[in-house]
Amino acid sequence: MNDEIPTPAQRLGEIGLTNFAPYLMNRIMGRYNASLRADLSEMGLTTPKMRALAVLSVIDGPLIRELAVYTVTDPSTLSRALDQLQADGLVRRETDAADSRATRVFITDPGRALFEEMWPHMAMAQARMFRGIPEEERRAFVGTLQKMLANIRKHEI
Amino acid sequence: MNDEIPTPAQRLGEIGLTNFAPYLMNRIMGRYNASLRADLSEMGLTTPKMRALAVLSVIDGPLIRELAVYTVTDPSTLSRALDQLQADGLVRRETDAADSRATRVFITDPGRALFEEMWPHMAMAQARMFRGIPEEERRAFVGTLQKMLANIRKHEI
DNA sequence: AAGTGATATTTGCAAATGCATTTAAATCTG
DNA sequence: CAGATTTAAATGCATTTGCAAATATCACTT
Repeated sequence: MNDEIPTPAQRLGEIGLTNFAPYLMNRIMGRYNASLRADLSEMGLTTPKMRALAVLSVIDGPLIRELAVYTVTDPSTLSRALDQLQADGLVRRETDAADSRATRVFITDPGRALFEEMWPHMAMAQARMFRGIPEEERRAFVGTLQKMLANIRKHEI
Repeated sequence: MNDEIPTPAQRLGEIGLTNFAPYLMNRIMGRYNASLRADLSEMGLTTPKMRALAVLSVIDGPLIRELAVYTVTDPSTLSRALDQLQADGLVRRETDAADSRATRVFITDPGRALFEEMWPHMAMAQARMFRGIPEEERRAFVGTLQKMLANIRKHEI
Protein backbone atom coordinates (compact mmCIF):
# COMPACT_ATOMS: atom_id res chain seq x y z
CA MET A 1 0.00 0.00 0.00
CA ASN A 2 1.02 3.56 -0.66
CA ASP A 3 0.99 5.99 2.25
CA GLU A 4 2.60 8.79 0.30
CA ILE A 5 0.78 12.05 0.08
CA PRO A 6 0.47 12.93 -3.60
CA THR A 7 2.68 15.79 -4.71
CA PRO A 8 0.61 18.90 -5.39
CA ALA A 9 0.55 20.13 -8.94
CA GLN A 10 1.91 23.55 -8.00
CA ARG A 11 4.21 25.00 -5.40
CA LEU A 12 3.21 27.87 -3.13
CA GLY A 13 5.89 30.05 -4.67
CA GLU A 14 4.44 29.48 -8.12
CA ILE A 15 0.92 30.26 -7.02
CA GLY A 16 2.04 33.25 -4.99
CA LEU A 17 0.72 34.07 -1.54
CA THR A 18 -1.79 36.58 -2.88
CA ASN A 19 -3.35 33.99 -5.17
CA PHE A 20 -3.66 31.38 -2.44
CA ALA A 21 -7.23 31.63 -1.19
CA PRO A 22 -6.68 30.33 2.36
CA TYR A 23 -3.92 32.89 2.91
CA LEU A 24 -6.18 35.73 1.74
CA MET A 25 -9.12 34.48 3.78
CA ASN A 26 -7.03 34.20 6.95
CA ARG A 27 -5.67 37.70 6.43
CA ILE A 28 -9.14 39.14 5.89
CA MET A 29 -10.85 37.29 8.72
CA GLY A 30 -7.93 37.95 11.03
CA ARG A 31 -8.48 41.64 10.72
CA TYR A 32 -12.27 41.40 10.75
CA ASN A 33 -12.18 39.42 13.99
CA ALA A 34 -9.51 41.58 15.61
CA SER A 35 -11.37 44.75 14.78
CA LEU A 36 -14.61 43.35 16.14
CA ARG A 37 -12.90 42.16 19.30
CA ALA A 38 -11.44 45.61 19.87
CA ASP A 39 -14.88 47.20 19.39
CA LEU A 40 -16.74 44.77 21.61
CA SER A 41 -14.30 44.06 24.44
CA GLU A 42 -15.55 47.19 26.20
CA MET A 43 -18.99 45.57 26.34
CA GLY A 44 -17.32 42.66 28.16
CA LEU A 45 -17.63 40.43 25.12
CA THR A 46 -15.05 37.95 23.93
CA THR A 47 -15.14 36.37 20.47
CA PRO A 48 -16.96 33.20 21.63
CA LYS A 49 -19.53 35.20 23.62
CA MET A 50 -20.12 37.56 20.70
CA ARG A 51 -20.54 34.72 18.24
CA ALA A 52 -22.88 32.83 20.53
CA LEU A 53 -25.14 35.86 20.89
CA ALA A 54 -25.09 36.49 17.14
CA VAL A 55 -26.05 32.93 16.27
CA LEU A 56 -28.67 32.75 19.00
CA SER A 57 -30.27 35.93 17.68
CA VAL A 58 -31.06 33.98 14.53
CA ILE A 59 -31.33 30.33 15.61
CA ASP A 60 -33.63 29.66 18.51
CA GLY A 61 -32.68 27.10 21.14
CA PRO A 62 -29.96 25.06 19.43
CA LEU A 63 -28.14 22.28 21.24
CA ILE A 64 -24.80 23.38 22.67
CA ARG A 65 -23.12 20.89 20.35
CA GLU A 66 -24.78 22.60 17.35
CA LEU A 67 -23.96 26.05 18.67
CA ALA A 68 -20.32 24.98 18.91
CA VAL A 69 -20.35 24.21 15.19
CA TYR A 70 -22.07 27.45 14.22
CA THR A 71 -19.77 29.56 16.36
CA VAL A 72 -16.63 27.65 15.33
CA THR A 73 -15.75 27.26 19.00
CA ASP A 74 -14.46 24.30 20.96
CA PRO A 75 -17.28 22.83 23.09
CA SER A 76 -15.32 23.34 26.29
CA THR A 77 -14.61 26.96 25.43
CA LEU A 78 -18.23 27.48 24.48
CA SER A 79 -19.38 25.90 27.72
CA ARG A 80 -17.43 28.49 29.69
CA ALA A 81 -18.57 31.35 27.48
CA LEU A 82 -22.17 30.29 28.10
CA ASP A 83 -21.49 30.25 31.85
CA GLN A 84 -20.56 33.90 31.63
CA LEU A 85 -23.44 34.87 29.35
CA GLN A 86 -25.85 33.05 31.64
CA ALA A 87 -24.40 34.73 34.73
CA ASP A 88 -25.09 38.06 33.05
CA GLY A 89 -28.63 36.98 32.19
CA LEU A 90 -28.00 37.15 28.44
CA VAL A 91 -28.79 33.50 27.67
CA ARG A 92 -30.65 30.68 29.35
CA ARG A 93 -29.82 26.93 29.32
CA GLU A 94 -32.62 24.40 29.20
CA THR A 95 -32.34 20.61 29.26
CA ASP A 96 -33.62 19.09 26.04
CA ALA A 97 -37.05 17.48 26.44
CA ALA A 98 -36.22 14.37 24.42
CA ASP A 99 -32.60 13.80 25.52
CA SER A 100 -31.65 14.72 29.04
CA ARG A 101 -27.93 14.62 28.26
CA ALA A 102 -28.38 17.53 25.90
CA THR A 103 -28.88 21.21 26.62
CA ARG A 104 -30.55 23.86 24.50
CA VAL A 105 -29.58 27.50 24.70
CA PHE A 106 -31.92 30.46 24.34
CA ILE A 107 -31.16 34.13 24.10
CA THR A 108 -32.98 36.34 26.64
CA ASP A 109 -34.42 39.80 26.07
CA PRO A 110 -31.36 41.50 27.59
CA GLY A 111 -29.21 39.24 25.39
CA ARG A 112 -31.13 40.34 22.33
CA ALA A 113 -30.78 43.95 23.39
CA LEU A 114 -27.02 43.53 23.68
CA PHE A 115 -26.90 41.88 20.26
CA GLU A 116 -28.69 44.92 18.83
CA GLU A 117 -25.78 46.98 20.16
CA MET A 118 -23.22 44.57 18.68
CA TRP A 119 -24.79 44.24 15.28
CA PRO A 120 -23.93 47.69 13.90
CA HIS A 121 -20.25 46.95 14.56
CA MET A 122 -20.51 43.64 12.73
CA ALA A 123 -22.45 45.15 9.85
CA MET A 124 -19.99 47.99 9.58
CA ALA A 125 -16.95 45.71 9.57
CA GLN A 126 -18.60 43.70 6.82
CA ALA A 127 -19.47 46.81 4.82
CA ARG A 128 -15.84 47.91 5.04
CA MET A 129 -14.67 44.55 3.73
CA PHE A 130 -16.96 44.83 0.69
CA ARG A 131 -16.41 48.52 0.02
CA GLY A 132 -16.39 49.22 -3.71
CA ILE A 133 -17.37 45.70 -4.68
CA PRO A 134 -20.48 45.65 -6.88
CA GLU A 135 -23.62 43.91 -5.68
CA GLU A 136 -23.46 41.19 -8.31
CA GLU A 137 -19.86 40.34 -7.47
CA ARG A 138 -20.77 40.13 -3.78
CA ARG A 139 -23.58 37.73 -4.54
CA ALA A 140 -21.33 35.52 -6.63
CA PHE A 141 -18.73 35.57 -3.87
CA VAL A 142 -21.23 34.48 -1.23
CA GLY A 143 -22.49 31.78 -3.59
CA THR A 144 -18.99 30.35 -3.86
CA LEU A 145 -18.58 30.52 -0.07
CA GLN A 146 -21.76 28.49 0.32
CA LYS A 147 -20.40 25.79 -1.99
CA MET A 148 -17.15 25.78 -0.04
CA LEU A 149 -18.94 25.42 3.28
CA ALA A 150 -20.82 22.43 1.89
CA ASN A 151 -17.47 20.93 0.83
CA ILE A 152 -15.73 21.23 4.18
CA ARG A 153 -18.68 20.39 6.37
CA LYS A 154 -18.04 17.19 8.30
CA HIS A 155 -21.41 16.84 10.00
CA GLU A 156 -24.84 17.53 8.67
CA ILE A 157 -25.01 20.91 10.36
CA MET B 1 -21.91 65.91 17.97
CA ASN B 2 -23.42 62.57 17.19
CA ASP B 3 -21.72 59.49 18.63
CA GLU B 4 -24.44 57.13 17.49
CA ILE B 5 -23.48 54.26 15.28
CA PRO B 6 -25.72 54.39 12.19
CA THR B 7 -28.35 51.69 12.11
CA PRO B 8 -27.49 49.07 9.50
CA ALA B 9 -29.86 48.74 6.60
CA GLN B 10 -30.60 45.08 7.34
CA ARG B 11 -30.79 42.86 10.38
CA LEU B 12 -28.81 39.63 10.64
CA GLY B 13 -32.04 37.66 10.76
CA GLU B 14 -33.12 39.17 7.47
CA ILE B 15 -29.83 38.47 5.78
CA GLY B 16 -29.63 34.98 7.25
CA LEU B 17 -26.47 33.47 8.67
CA THR B 18 -25.69 31.58 5.47
CA ASN B 19 -25.75 34.79 3.43
CA PHE B 20 -23.50 36.67 5.82
CA ALA B 21 -20.02 36.46 4.34
CA PRO B 22 -18.00 36.80 7.58
CA TYR B 23 -19.95 33.94 9.14
CA LEU B 24 -19.28 31.69 6.15
CA MET B 25 -15.63 32.67 6.00
CA ASN B 26 -15.11 31.99 9.71
CA ARG B 27 -16.80 28.61 9.37
CA ILE B 28 -14.67 27.66 6.38
CA MET B 29 -11.36 28.92 7.75
CA GLY B 30 -12.13 27.44 11.15
CA ARG B 31 -12.26 24.02 9.65
CA TYR B 32 -9.36 24.58 7.27
CA ASN B 33 -7.13 25.70 10.13
CA ALA B 34 -8.28 22.98 12.52
CA SER B 35 -7.70 20.28 9.93
CA LEU B 36 -4.25 21.62 9.14
CA ARG B 37 -3.35 21.85 12.81
CA ALA B 38 -4.41 18.25 13.34
CA ASP B 39 -2.27 17.15 10.37
CA LEU B 40 0.79 19.13 11.36
CA SER B 41 0.86 18.91 15.14
CA GLU B 42 2.65 15.57 14.85
CA MET B 43 5.49 17.44 13.11
CA GLY B 44 5.69 19.64 16.21
CA LEU B 45 4.13 22.55 14.37
CA THR B 46 1.62 25.01 15.79
CA THR B 47 -0.39 27.37 13.61
CA PRO B 48 1.98 30.33 14.04
CA LYS B 49 5.04 28.16 13.32
CA MET B 50 3.41 26.63 10.25
CA ARG B 51 2.36 30.01 8.89
CA ALA B 52 5.79 31.49 9.49
CA LEU B 53 7.46 28.68 7.55
CA ALA B 54 4.92 28.97 4.73
CA VAL B 55 5.41 32.72 4.34
CA LEU B 56 9.19 32.46 4.65
CA SER B 57 9.24 29.86 1.89
CA VAL B 58 7.97 32.59 -0.43
CA ILE B 59 9.20 35.87 1.07
CA ASP B 60 12.89 36.02 1.83
CA GLY B 61 14.11 37.77 4.97
CA PRO B 62 11.13 39.91 5.98
CA LEU B 63 11.19 41.99 9.13
CA ILE B 64 9.48 40.29 12.07
CA ARG B 65 6.91 43.09 12.06
CA GLU B 66 6.10 42.30 8.42
CA LEU B 67 6.00 38.57 9.07
CA ALA B 68 3.52 39.22 11.88
CA VAL B 69 1.18 40.87 9.36
CA TYR B 70 1.57 38.14 6.75
CA THR B 71 1.03 35.36 9.28
CA VAL B 72 -1.85 37.18 11.04
CA THR B 73 -0.08 36.58 14.34
CA ASP B 74 0.49 38.88 17.29
CA PRO B 75 4.14 40.04 17.35
CA SER B 76 4.67 38.61 20.83
CA THR B 77 3.25 35.24 19.80
CA LEU B 78 5.33 35.29 16.64
CA SER B 79 8.45 36.15 18.62
CA ARG B 80 7.98 33.00 20.70
CA ALA B 81 7.16 30.87 17.66
CA LEU B 82 10.39 32.06 16.04
CA ASP B 83 12.32 31.15 19.20
CA GLN B 84 11.13 27.58 18.75
CA LEU B 85 11.75 27.46 15.01
CA GLN B 86 15.21 28.88 15.55
CA ALA B 87 15.98 26.38 18.31
CA ASP B 88 15.10 23.64 15.83
CA GLY B 89 17.31 25.22 13.19
CA LEU B 90 14.41 25.89 10.85
CA VAL B 91 14.82 29.67 10.65
CA ARG B 92 17.55 32.15 11.36
CA ARG B 93 17.25 35.71 12.77
CA GLU B 94 19.53 38.43 11.49
CA THR B 95 19.68 42.04 12.63
CA ASP B 96 18.72 44.41 9.84
CA ALA B 97 21.71 46.18 8.33
CA ALA B 98 20.06 49.60 8.17
CA ASP B 99 18.09 49.52 11.45
CA SER B 100 19.56 47.69 14.38
CA ARG B 101 16.22 47.64 16.21
CA ALA B 102 14.78 45.46 13.49
CA THR B 103 15.31 41.78 12.80
CA ARG B 104 14.95 39.91 9.55
CA VAL B 105 14.03 36.24 9.44
CA PHE B 106 15.31 33.70 6.96
CA ILE B 107 14.24 30.13 6.39
CA THR B 108 17.06 27.56 6.53
CA ASP B 109 17.47 24.48 4.35
CA PRO B 110 15.98 22.18 7.01
CA GLY B 111 13.13 24.69 7.36
CA ARG B 112 12.49 24.56 3.64
CA ALA B 113 12.58 20.79 3.75
CA LEU B 114 9.97 20.79 6.50
CA PHE B 115 7.83 23.17 4.50
CA GLU B 116 7.97 20.75 1.58
CA GLU B 117 6.45 18.18 3.92
CA MET B 118 3.77 20.61 5.07
CA TRP B 119 2.78 21.91 1.70
CA PRO B 120 0.91 18.83 0.43
CA HIS B 121 -1.36 19.04 3.47
CA MET B 122 -2.05 22.71 2.79
CA ALA B 123 -2.60 22.12 -0.92
CA MET B 124 -4.89 19.21 -0.19
CA ALA B 125 -6.98 21.14 2.32
CA GLN B 126 -7.34 23.90 -0.24
CA ALA B 127 -8.28 21.48 -3.00
CA ARG B 128 -10.95 20.01 -0.74
CA MET B 129 -12.40 23.46 -0.11
CA PHE B 130 -12.67 24.14 -3.84
CA ARG B 131 -13.86 20.70 -4.87
CA GLY B 132 -16.40 20.92 -7.70
CA ILE B 133 -15.95 24.65 -8.18
CA PRO B 134 -15.04 25.51 -11.78
CA GLU B 135 -11.75 27.19 -12.55
CA GLU B 136 -13.33 30.44 -13.67
CA GLU B 137 -15.40 30.72 -10.52
CA ARG B 138 -12.29 30.12 -8.41
CA ARG B 139 -10.46 32.88 -10.21
CA ALA B 140 -13.32 35.32 -9.72
CA PHE B 141 -13.47 34.35 -6.04
CA VAL B 142 -9.76 35.00 -5.51
CA GLY B 143 -10.12 38.28 -7.38
CA THR B 144 -12.79 39.41 -4.94
CA LEU B 145 -10.64 38.31 -2.00
CA GLN B 146 -7.80 40.46 -3.29
CA LYS B 147 -10.08 43.49 -3.41
CA MET B 148 -11.26 42.74 0.12
CA LEU B 149 -7.72 42.45 1.43
CA ALA B 150 -6.94 45.84 -0.06
CA ASN B 151 -10.01 47.24 1.72
CA ILE B 152 -9.19 46.00 5.18
CA ARG B 153 -5.45 46.53 5.05
CA LYS B 154 -4.37 49.10 7.62
CA HIS B 155 -0.72 49.32 6.72
CA GLU B 156 0.91 49.29 3.35
CA ILE B 157 1.80 45.61 3.64
C1' DA C 1 23.54 67.78 19.88
C1' DA C 2 20.42 66.88 23.77
C1' DG C 3 15.75 65.86 24.48
C1' DT C 4 11.29 64.02 23.01
C1' DG C 5 8.51 60.90 20.84
C1' DA C 6 8.04 56.94 17.78
C1' DT C 7 9.20 52.20 16.39
C1' DA C 8 10.93 47.02 16.62
C1' DT C 9 11.20 43.34 19.36
C1' DT C 10 11.03 40.83 23.57
C1' DT C 11 9.33 39.60 28.16
C1' DG C 12 5.93 39.35 32.23
C1' DC C 13 1.72 37.88 33.42
C1' DA C 14 -3.15 37.10 33.69
C1' DA C 15 -6.65 35.25 30.90
C1' DA C 16 -8.19 32.21 27.36
C1' DT C 17 -7.78 28.05 24.91
C1' DG C 18 -8.13 23.22 23.80
C1' DC C 19 -7.03 18.50 24.80
C1' DA C 20 -8.03 14.69 27.90
C1' DT C 21 -10.94 13.12 31.35
C1' DT C 22 -15.18 12.80 33.94
C1' DT C 23 -20.07 12.39 34.56
C1' DA C 24 -24.44 11.30 33.08
C1' DA C 25 -27.59 9.51 29.95
C1' DA C 26 -28.78 7.44 25.68
C1' DT C 27 -28.25 3.61 22.24
C1' DC C 28 -26.64 -0.61 20.61
C1' DT C 29 -25.69 -5.76 20.98
C1' DG C 30 -25.81 -10.35 22.00
C1' DC D 1 -32.46 -6.72 29.45
C1' DA D 2 -27.57 -6.48 31.31
C1' DG D 3 -23.30 -4.91 29.73
C1' DA D 4 -20.68 -2.40 26.48
C1' DT D 5 -20.37 1.55 23.50
C1' DT D 6 -21.49 6.06 22.09
C1' DT D 7 -22.82 10.79 22.84
C1' DA D 8 -23.51 15.53 25.34
C1' DA D 9 -21.74 18.65 28.33
C1' DA D 10 -18.70 20.14 31.93
C1' DT D 11 -14.28 20.24 34.29
C1' DG D 12 -9.09 19.77 35.29
C1' DC D 13 -4.99 21.25 33.72
C1' DA D 14 -1.03 22.42 30.93
C1' DT D 15 -0.19 25.25 27.09
C1' DT D 16 -0.98 29.23 24.35
C1' DT D 17 -2.33 33.72 23.69
C1' DG D 18 -2.31 38.63 23.68
C1' DC D 19 -2.17 42.88 26.17
C1' DA D 20 0.93 45.90 28.73
C1' DA D 21 5.37 47.05 30.01
C1' DA D 22 10.35 46.97 29.28
C1' DT D 23 14.36 47.55 26.39
C1' DA D 24 16.88 49.25 22.69
C1' DT D 25 17.31 52.09 18.84
C1' DC D 26 15.90 55.44 15.58
C1' DA D 27 13.82 59.95 13.87
C1' DC D 28 12.52 64.42 14.71
C1' DT D 29 12.71 69.00 16.94
C1' DT D 30 14.62 73.03 18.49
